[in-house]
Amino acid sequence: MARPRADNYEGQREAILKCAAALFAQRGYVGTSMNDVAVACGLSKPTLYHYYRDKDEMLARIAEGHVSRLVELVESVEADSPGAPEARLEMLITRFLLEYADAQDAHRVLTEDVKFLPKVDRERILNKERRVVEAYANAIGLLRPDIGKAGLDKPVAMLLFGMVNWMFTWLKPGRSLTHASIAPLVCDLFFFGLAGATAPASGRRTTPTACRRSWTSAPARRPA
Amino acid sequence: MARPRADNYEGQREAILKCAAALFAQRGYVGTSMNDVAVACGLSKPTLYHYYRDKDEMLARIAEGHVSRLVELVESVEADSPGAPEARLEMLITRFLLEYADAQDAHRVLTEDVKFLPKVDRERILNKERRVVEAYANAIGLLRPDIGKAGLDKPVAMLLFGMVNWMFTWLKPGRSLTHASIAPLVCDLFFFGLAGATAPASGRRTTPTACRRSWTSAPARRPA
DNA sequence: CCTACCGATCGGTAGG
DNA sequence: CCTACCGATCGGTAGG
Repeated sequence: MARPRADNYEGQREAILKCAAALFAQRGYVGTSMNDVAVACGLSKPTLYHYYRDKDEMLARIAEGHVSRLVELVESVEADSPGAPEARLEMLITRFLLEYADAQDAHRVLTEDVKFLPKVDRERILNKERRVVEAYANAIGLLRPDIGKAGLDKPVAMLLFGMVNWMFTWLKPGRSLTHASIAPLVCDLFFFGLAGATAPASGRRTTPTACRRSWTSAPARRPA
Repeated sequence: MARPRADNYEGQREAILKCAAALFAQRGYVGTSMNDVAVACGLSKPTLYHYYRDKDEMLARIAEGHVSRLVELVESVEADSPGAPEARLEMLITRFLLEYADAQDAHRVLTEDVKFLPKVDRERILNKERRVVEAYANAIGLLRPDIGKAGLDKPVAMLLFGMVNWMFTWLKPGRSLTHASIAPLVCDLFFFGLAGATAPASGRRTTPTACRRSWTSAPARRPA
């Protein structure tokens, strides 16, 4: 008889990770026991330890797998569309939203549970996140050099990430509104907002309400 | 000797809550032990239980206290400025950001740890959150009736909350960029974005990239 | 307000 | 002698 050799080892590993991600997202990493994971997977706890060294390794794989796919997305868009920065950023936003739709559990885990990892793993994952933020900040700096020069490209990128990343708290699967269907609205809000935003050094920061143009008038193309 | 009678009971309660909120925000609710809280407060664990029935009560007080202040903010703005919806919404955003600046721990706890509360407490807090969302959605519906009629006023409100609520992940205290100084940028991004956003029923949702106007041209006032 | 504990459950691993 | 697991239980620590 031929030796079966680790049957579907990689398949099992992936199945366990999907399962663990769902539980971590629901009950939190610390609030989920290895026994919970085992039961949900239909496996014994010792079997879990055959596939993963410990609980932390599961967490690290879930978070890093997700952020790695985001980095790949960033790099593929950078490679594919050397052209207009606006089209590139819009493609980035839309692809991110499609990715998020299929990775909601992993995304919540990345957001809320990475803090429980040992420093080495945490830093490795944070560095990949920084890589993603930088890509967005660069695109924003190209669209609005004044904002970039004022050092506000990253803050604006983070505000954009806020719109998109916060969606996991309220956009539930199975409803009519989906990640894909809301993408154009997100892009509209952001691109029109970015085009209209006042330059930081124009002095209006000290008197936020007094200086706003009426929203019913056409937004300024760009300040000064 | 006169009995001191509950000295500074309420003061101690508040001090413990501040302390606990900082720990919960840092290590998570489940990841924080009552002993951690006791040590950080400079109290014994049994003393903690003199001020709070159990760990859940601390969590509930932190989260509900924060969201209650947000509801009060909403109601005070509704009472004070019966006038222009845009000015009211801008005031709401700015006051929220100022509140967030002083309640970053509580805000993180509200965001990440309410799920660990018993259903009764959780629902009570969620209802207050819904009250806040509705106020924002109403203001947005007044500014863009077409978006309101399409049922997108709440989604747009949630996108706005995303920008603002996500800030706790990246805006660290002690830097030059503060909640107050970024408020005008947030308002600009949102109001110009809202003014330019295409109406949902205009058909562009099926072809997101093809239909966008160039961001360099002036945004449309409003669709059709 | 402390030391000393409890019932239970944690993450991880023994023998078979 | 290997990989792939099971039932049972380890030493420590959680909330109370």
